[in-house]
Amino acid sequence: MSLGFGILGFLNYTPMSGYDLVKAFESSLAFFWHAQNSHIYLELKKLEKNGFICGETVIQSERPNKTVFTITDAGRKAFLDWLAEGEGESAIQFKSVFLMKVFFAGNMPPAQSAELLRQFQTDCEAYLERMQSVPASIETYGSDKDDYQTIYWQFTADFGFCFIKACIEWAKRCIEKLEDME
Amino acid sequence: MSLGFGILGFLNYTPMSGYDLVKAFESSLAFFWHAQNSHIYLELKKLEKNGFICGETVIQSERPNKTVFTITDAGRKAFLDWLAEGEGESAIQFKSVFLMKVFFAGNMPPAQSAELLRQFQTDCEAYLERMQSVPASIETYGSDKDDYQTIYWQFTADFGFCFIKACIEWAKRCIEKLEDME
DNA sequence: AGGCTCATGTAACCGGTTACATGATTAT
DNA sequence: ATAATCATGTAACCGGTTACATGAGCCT
Repeated sequence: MSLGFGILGFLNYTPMSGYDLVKAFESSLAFFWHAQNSHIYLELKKLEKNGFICGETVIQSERPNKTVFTITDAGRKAFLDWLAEGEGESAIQFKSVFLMKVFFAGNMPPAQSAELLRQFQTDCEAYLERMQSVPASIETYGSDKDDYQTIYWQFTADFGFCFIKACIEWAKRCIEKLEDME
Repeated sequence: MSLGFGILGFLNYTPMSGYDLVKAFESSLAFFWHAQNSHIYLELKKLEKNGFICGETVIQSERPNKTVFTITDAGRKAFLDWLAEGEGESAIQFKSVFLMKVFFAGNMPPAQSAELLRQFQTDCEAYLERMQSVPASIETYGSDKDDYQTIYWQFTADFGFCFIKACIEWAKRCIEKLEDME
């Protein structure tokens, strides 16, 4: 139901179609919540069935018709309740296949595991590069809105930067140690 | 199947029972891969069916009997193949309900969202405290083993430390900004 | 005619969680 | 007795992914 709350969060800003939501997720939450379009459409049906959102068909002449969803009072309440409740320890935990691989990387020769880490480093650097545009786009998108909303978007963007930078530094240290060994 | 590879990784060190594996996951991979015991037993059946592991009943007099699993050649090959293949971009991505909440926290008054972050900070600090014993336990557990294996365990532990510390610093900065606003 | 964006789904599957259930043996 | 550790599962469910499918309208 986590995705459902994400959708409610966006619809709480403004009514949107499924397609709009796909784009919204892609361009903002993607770093810590990647959503498939199929999943979003599925979740929209669930939310409507639960009375949290309400869809209305919009007939368009220049484009295919679409269904625009609006959050209901019940939906807004559910969303705010979810926001208010704490996450507990689960906020810290995350799953990473990559780190599991590193954990067992002693089963590969150092040259090969160094390659794994080098690949990770370059992937992180590429990601960091792409993230450079984020603060600007938050500012432009947020300018016509409540300023208060945007500081939280900046918080999450800031988290992303710190995380990626820490990953890069960590990878460098690991690679260095492996190279010293050879 | 990720859990399956984790199990193969452990069994590649030494044969173990399901119960042993539950403990092994808890005391080492837990930070980035929490495994339910039910899931482990389920996965063991699958792995045996695929011919990757082989179970043998051990009759014990002082404790309940158990089934000890040994990795097969096919299992070892599958494990090493998995290790060797790169992770790609997926290595970076992670899902976080907590960050999604922060993203939408503008829908709460600053006092309430600051509380969310404060809770996160204290949870992180408690976690960091508990992690202090990890390097020592790696050293003692690894001392009778191949030294080469243990450096990778240290790598993952190091990652954990950096990550948690970065989280704490980030939370502090966010809270400060929120307090400045009031 | 062919490719792009807009727009919406379905079906099969899988990885994992939750909750529950059982029972042996050891230690206090 | 009873709590703790050792030991192993089952059933229902859920959140999410993969792969596939369709079609309108726009631009070139």
